[in-house]
Amino acid sequence: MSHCLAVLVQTPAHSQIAGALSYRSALALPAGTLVRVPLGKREMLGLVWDAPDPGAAQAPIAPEKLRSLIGPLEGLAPVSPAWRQLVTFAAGYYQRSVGEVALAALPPQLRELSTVQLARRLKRHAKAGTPNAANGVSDEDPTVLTPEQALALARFEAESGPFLLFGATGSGKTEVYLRCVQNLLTTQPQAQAMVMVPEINLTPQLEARFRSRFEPLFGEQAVVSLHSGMSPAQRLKSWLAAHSGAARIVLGTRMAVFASLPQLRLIIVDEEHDPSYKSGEGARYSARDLAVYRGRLEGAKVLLGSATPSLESWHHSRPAAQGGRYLRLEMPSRIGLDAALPLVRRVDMTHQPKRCVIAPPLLDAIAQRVARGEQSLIFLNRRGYAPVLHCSDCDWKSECPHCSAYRVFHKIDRTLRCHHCGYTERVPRACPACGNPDITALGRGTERLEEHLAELLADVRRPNSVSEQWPAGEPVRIARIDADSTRLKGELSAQLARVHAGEVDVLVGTQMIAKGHDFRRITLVAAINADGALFSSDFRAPERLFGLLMQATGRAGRDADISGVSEMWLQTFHPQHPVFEALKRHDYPAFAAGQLAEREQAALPPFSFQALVRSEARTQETAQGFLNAASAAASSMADGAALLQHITLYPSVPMGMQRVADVERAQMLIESPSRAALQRFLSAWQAVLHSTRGQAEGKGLLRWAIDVDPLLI
DNA sequence: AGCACGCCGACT
DNA sequence: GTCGGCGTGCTC
Repeated sequence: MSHCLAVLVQTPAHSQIAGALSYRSALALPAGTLVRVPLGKREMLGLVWDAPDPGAAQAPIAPEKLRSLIGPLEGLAPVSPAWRQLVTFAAGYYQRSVGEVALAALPPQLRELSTVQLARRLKRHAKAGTPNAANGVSDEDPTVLTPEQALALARFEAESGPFLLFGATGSGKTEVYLRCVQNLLTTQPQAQAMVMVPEINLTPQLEARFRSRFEPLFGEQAVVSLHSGMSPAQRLKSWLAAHSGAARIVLGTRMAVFASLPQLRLIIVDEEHDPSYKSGEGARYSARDLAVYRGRLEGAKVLLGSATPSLESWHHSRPAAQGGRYLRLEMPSRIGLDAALPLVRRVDMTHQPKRCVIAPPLLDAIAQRVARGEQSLIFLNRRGYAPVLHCSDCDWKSECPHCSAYRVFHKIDRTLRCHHCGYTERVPRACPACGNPDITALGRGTERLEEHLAELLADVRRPNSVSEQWPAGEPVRIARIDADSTRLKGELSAQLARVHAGEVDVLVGTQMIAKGHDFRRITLVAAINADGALFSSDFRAPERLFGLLMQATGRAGRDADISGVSEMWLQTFHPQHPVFEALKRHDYPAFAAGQLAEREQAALPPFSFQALVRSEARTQETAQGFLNAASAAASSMADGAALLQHITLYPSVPMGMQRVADVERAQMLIESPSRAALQRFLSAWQAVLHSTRGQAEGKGLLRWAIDVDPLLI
């Protein structure tokens, strides 16, 4: 007697194989079993899936055409029904095939490992798996909770959530996370918890804290990490530990939301507003949104935490009487800083000398900090020396030949580099168009700012010098941290160590230094060009700007003894802008209320739902033509009128970055007041997109993809 | 995506 | 006469 099993394999997005394939098997393997199957000439990893509805109108494969599956991966329990439901939901919601989502959610090494290799791995794993180190005593001495922390924790324990922990920077959110996990794991001996962070490389301290708190209590295997920076072997090891139930805590980035955790009871999403939770390729899922969905599926509590929540989550956490679905837990106070938030000072650039980069009052304040032996942090969100080179004779500019962007001048190695495709050339000695030797750098990046600051602060001396060469003190020390200065592995931590050791007076950098690093001795943070996002066409730009600046003010003076004098400086041409008014008062709720009112007025998320179709082709006409053809064909779908009833299809437009690496890109926005209507439309429209690709309009098309709930429009 | 089959230019 | 270019097409 042989059985016919539905099996998922990793099917590429455009392969037409949307569902499971059928295989013959001697064994009646349960759904969730990992198997090896033949596909064409290859042998692949497959996942036994729930048999399709017998009533479904899918043409059955003739029994004699069925191939036999090779066999199950021995020693691995099937993935749980809840995990399969999560994958099914994610595939449907983000418009990808179930096979693609399911197989991408498994560790890559599981796909490559032979049955023999896997058996060996499992054996080693079982040997090490006995929880031995648990001595019941934690290395860490948990501090006494503040009343705010205690209250938040009590409400967390009493209610079912989902929760939004709205806690100021320094209010002790991490301690609340630790207590939530600890309470769960000690009361339920099998339970597992998942903690997600935006970028694990920026928060090794969180991992260290979880390990030192929980490894002594629950054993050395209790805490495992899961993120893309790990080696394939490490990832497989962590995945197996989570899947077997041996790991009690899984700490990871967005990919961890798909980890197999048979006893998942708690999901924590730290910095829930962070855009890194949204995946940018493959299935473009939001790990934060999936975490909330998964919590409901598994009966696990979900705790989202942030000092500047996403407006979506903030809106969801409005009072239940107004329709809120999340429970808001508030911790407004900073621990040990006796309420002294940094003073926010706005410099009105309309009253400063023309074309000045750093306003005299700000320069003065920085110089004073240097003289006092304190540190300053200067933000500029533009790396390189100058964003563009220009010839004043013939108006030549350093355009990238492959992208619709300028190549950035990097003085350090005298190159012109495209930040989009990477195309790099030596800086020409003279204008390539007219031969004029006098080409000038326009604008400023971090390299040039660093150089400029060194000139401006040349006469300032550090205090307490014992050097004979500098009897009045040593010259100022300036350091720069951006993607260029930290390219080499370990370079970032080395630079941060120099800052912490006090070897640096002024630190220049891009937003990468705003995330997660504690600079306890910094008493001045300045944003050189704070206006960047105010009048952007991206409606989420103010939200990101506010979050970034709030985070930056949180960096300043986290040491109690100096917090009284710490300041946040903003250079702006619009000092009265509501974003800055709210920032001055450290008033996120006021900012959010203003933004939400604007969004409601304009029917933007979270008051409407969006999807974006992007297309790529050799020519812009092809890219847009494909989208327009698919858009026009939408009304002729079966049920087209009904499906389109609450849908707005906008005309296709070139993307903001129209051309990257010689590929033209276009996009089309789809909007609906109803999430369900948008879903129904997209599911039906998939087939139209597929068939349009095969027709004349789709000739020459390279790729297309749907992005549901896009962050960048 | 892989990996076929399949039909036209420069080489032993 | 072959080796090999990458243009369509399929994988239970």
